Amino acid sequence: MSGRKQKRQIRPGKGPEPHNGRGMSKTDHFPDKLLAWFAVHGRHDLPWQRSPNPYRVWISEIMLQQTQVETVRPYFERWMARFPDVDSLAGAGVDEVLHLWSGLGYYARARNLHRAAHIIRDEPGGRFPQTLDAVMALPGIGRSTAGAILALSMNQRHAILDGNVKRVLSRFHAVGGWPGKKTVENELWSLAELHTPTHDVAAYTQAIMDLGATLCTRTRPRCEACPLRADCLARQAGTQAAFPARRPKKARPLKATVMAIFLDGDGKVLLHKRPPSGIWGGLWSLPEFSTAADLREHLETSGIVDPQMETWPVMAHGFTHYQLAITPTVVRLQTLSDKIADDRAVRWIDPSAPPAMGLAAPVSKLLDQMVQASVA
DNA sequence: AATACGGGGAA
DNA sequence: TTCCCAGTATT
Repeated sequence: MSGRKQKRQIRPGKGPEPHNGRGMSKTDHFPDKLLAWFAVHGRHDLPWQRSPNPYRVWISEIMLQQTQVETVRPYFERWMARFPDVDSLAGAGVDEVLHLWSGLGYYARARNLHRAAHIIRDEPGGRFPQTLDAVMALPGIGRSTAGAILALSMNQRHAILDGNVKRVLSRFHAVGGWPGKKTVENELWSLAELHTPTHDVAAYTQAIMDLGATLCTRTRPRCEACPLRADCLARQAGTQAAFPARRPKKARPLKATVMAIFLDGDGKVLLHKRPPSGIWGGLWSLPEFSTAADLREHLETSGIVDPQMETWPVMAHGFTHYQLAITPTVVRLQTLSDKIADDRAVRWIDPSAPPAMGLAAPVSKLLDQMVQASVA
């Protein structure tokens, strides 16, 4: 990348220029107003705010990436009781680390904490790294988390840009475009740096996160209580709901599957338990085949002769990442010997009285349809 | 049911 | 570099 002549005229979305709009005057009142508000209304009693050393802040930030404050609190306390510092974490087995994490999900993050603890301990000096680049070099820590750790625990001047801050800044400056886009994210980073004060960085960092978490919320922001309301461009235009722009919904790839509804003579339906990971992990579902031909082949292989099959209209099911077209196919098994025995992973259930088991959503729908069809 | 979340790894 | 994904909570 040699030619970087295009400075920064990339302004996705519309709205006034952020840098000379209101709220970006020569003296920036943004941090002062925020700090004054924080002194009165901010949270000052969170567990990780007591002796906020880099280790404690680090652990709290990773936990808070995925879980809200009240849920994190007990996890954090248990963690600190068992792993009060980097050495105790590095000295533990990964299984115990995962055990203390269990319930929080995203286990890769716990593994990264463990790996990073080893790296820090084995560093010459064995101290927590003190520069942004060195902190970012640790697994599981990116720019925002690194900035938060150094700002909150050492009052170093670094900007942060977590989800709360993105929301506050994109509203305040009416920055359009989805923050997941690199150009938009860069714009927000430069605004975050512009507002970050040279004094009280730790308080400021907590303040802007608190504002996003308590007032400048995704839905129904409480603008009337916001210390920044006078200069907030979104507030002035009444367009708070438009920021930050949502991820553009991309055309999701279409996948197709055949779900077999095996019906025995008693009107019971065959379900099987899905593997613990992947789509519908651990839930009960109908047997799936990629095509109707596959289903027929499977039946032949199983020695089921001349099965009575009935294809239902395609049912669409939307996932975050793709669209699934389900072709339900009823297969009536004719003889008792066709019936597959119950098993830990296979069960015959009465569709009109499904037992308390985790069912994939479209499976519940299909079972309902079964009942409707048999009544009609 | 759709979406947000920060970072890692794939493309 | 950019895109896509994970696993849960929230709306």
